[in-house]
Amino acid sequence: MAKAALVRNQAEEVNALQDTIYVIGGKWKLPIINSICNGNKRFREIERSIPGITTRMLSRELKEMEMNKLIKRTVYPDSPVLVEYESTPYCKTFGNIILAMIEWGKEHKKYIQEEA
Amino acid sequence: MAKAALVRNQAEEVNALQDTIYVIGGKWKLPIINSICNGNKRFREIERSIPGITTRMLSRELKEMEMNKLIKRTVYPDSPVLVEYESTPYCKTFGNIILAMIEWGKEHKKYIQEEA
DNA sequence: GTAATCAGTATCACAGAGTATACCAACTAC
DNA sequence: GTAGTTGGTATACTCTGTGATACTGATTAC
Repeated sequence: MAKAALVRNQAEEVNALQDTIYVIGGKWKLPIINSICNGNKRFREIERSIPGITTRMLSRELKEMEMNKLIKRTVYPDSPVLVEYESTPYCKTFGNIILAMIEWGKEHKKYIQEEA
Repeated sequence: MAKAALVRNQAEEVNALQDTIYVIGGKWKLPIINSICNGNKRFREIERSIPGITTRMLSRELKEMEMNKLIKRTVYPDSPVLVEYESTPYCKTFGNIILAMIEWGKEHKKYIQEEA
């Protein structure tokens, strides 16, 4: 009985974990979300805020994330066209994950430096 | 001044985030860590607990994670050889990330179901 | 007139992540 | 004797995520 419940929860949790990995997997989605949530709105601004990303990857990921309703893209067709990206409320639900990962990365760096 | 501090923190955080993604990136590492932390010790046991994984991927990831001191592999050379995997304390530092991701996955499922 | 910025797109190319399938030797259970 | 388990390895293949480079047309700045 207790065992059955345990097994069942495990299966449910693996699935939830795999779903999450599916949605935010890859090298760039979380850094992009983080950047936009930090207030970066313009394409080049976001690009500059993420070390190593190329315009191509940023463009592709933004498109995909817009389709998945994670971000909103607004075009202001004034004389020089202006484009702005914003995070949606849904996007902000990744906050805890991102915070946990930033925390881990900082601790990891300390750990590595202590070892060396 | 305030702006400089803000920018600097942002850069530091992106780096931490990217470091973390580098370490636990890919489709399988977190599910494997989660499985072992949940008490699964034997190869086939871990394999069965993760939907979709192949023996090859599990074997490769376990080897890599053993090299990175994330897990410990112990062989008991009794009549049928017995192998056990354990998580190291270092491995357990991913706990918060995994929990946050499981949480997100569950909420996401609700969200999807409500929409449909 | 030259350079730079903006928001991207177009092509090409590659490594390696991931899949599929079969196989091994030793052992247990029926 | 046959099927199943255990802990993997071998081989072959796909595919896509990612990178590198170049380019666009409009605008602004020197």
